[in-house]
Amino acid sequence: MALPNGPVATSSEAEAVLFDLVDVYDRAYEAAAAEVSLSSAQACVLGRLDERRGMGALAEELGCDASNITQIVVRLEALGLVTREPNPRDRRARLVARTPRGDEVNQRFATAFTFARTAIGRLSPDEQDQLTALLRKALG
Amino acid sequence: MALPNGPVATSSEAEAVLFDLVDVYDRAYEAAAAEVSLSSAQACVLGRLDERRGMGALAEELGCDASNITQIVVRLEALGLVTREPNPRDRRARLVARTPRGDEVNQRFATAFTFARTAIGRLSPDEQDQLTALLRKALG
DNA sequence: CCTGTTACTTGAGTGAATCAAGCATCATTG
DNA sequence: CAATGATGCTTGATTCACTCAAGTAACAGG
Repeated sequence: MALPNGPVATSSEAEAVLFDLVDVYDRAYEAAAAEVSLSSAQACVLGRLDERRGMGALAEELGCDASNITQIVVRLEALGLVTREPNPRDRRARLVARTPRGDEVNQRFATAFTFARTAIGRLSPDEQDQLTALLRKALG
Repeated sequence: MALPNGPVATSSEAEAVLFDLVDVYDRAYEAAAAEVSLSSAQACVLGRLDERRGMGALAEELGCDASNITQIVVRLEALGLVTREPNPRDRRARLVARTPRGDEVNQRFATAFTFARTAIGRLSPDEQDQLTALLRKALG
């Protein structure tokens, strides 16, 4: 997603800031992924492999088709960042796991994605709590 | 972007909520676009045509290549939602404008994209101001 | 076993995005 | 005023994300 998601016609200021936040966040995420030569989707999947897990679990968590995950994982595998081992308990299934290089790249990505950290860091601890509470309420 | 952008390893709660917000926002945007049979990118471009403007202006504002805009606008044109008139002042340039049908679809999209409105609406006016201030500060 | 479900892959198709080239037009300036 | 270069946009080629429909293998229950 290079194109931003909004604004339609921001009626309130809060809405406009919300849009700004989302836009900047998304771009920062993509830029951080690019720094380690990954797409957003690849970085996302790689980041969810702190423990090995099945393709189906990934698809469900990420809310997309299983075949989409297959492709992304195949690419990550080709890059040497993950492995797909057979699941001994179920030979239909595959267990995806990060390789050491995958760990390293994921770590570098996490370091490069400073946006959320930095943004939150601009707030005092009290303000952070306020923000958390407000966003929770807004999210319903 | 069906896959969410995050979380890497959310250290603070505020970061986690931030990620949640971005994820829900992006999905809501895409869903609203889908309701009027548009992609996010198409809805985005359509939404920026309150006045007619050149391709280059769009590309610059949206931070992407001009050829990307060309493609999206071509599709919107094929759907009868925009026109590309020649610019009388500069015959290299084209002026993109929404058609009446484009206006209508854009309006329906804006109505369908309730997320930001609804989220903000869950806050009192005071809270809205607080949130705006906090996000502004966080954005730096 | 047989049946149905599950887990994943494959294939086809669309769209977004980027890059490199190309074309026409404008704008400068020697 | 003609040559030069910059602009504004399009085309073509490629890659990736995404979805849907089908397919294959393996599990699980009767």
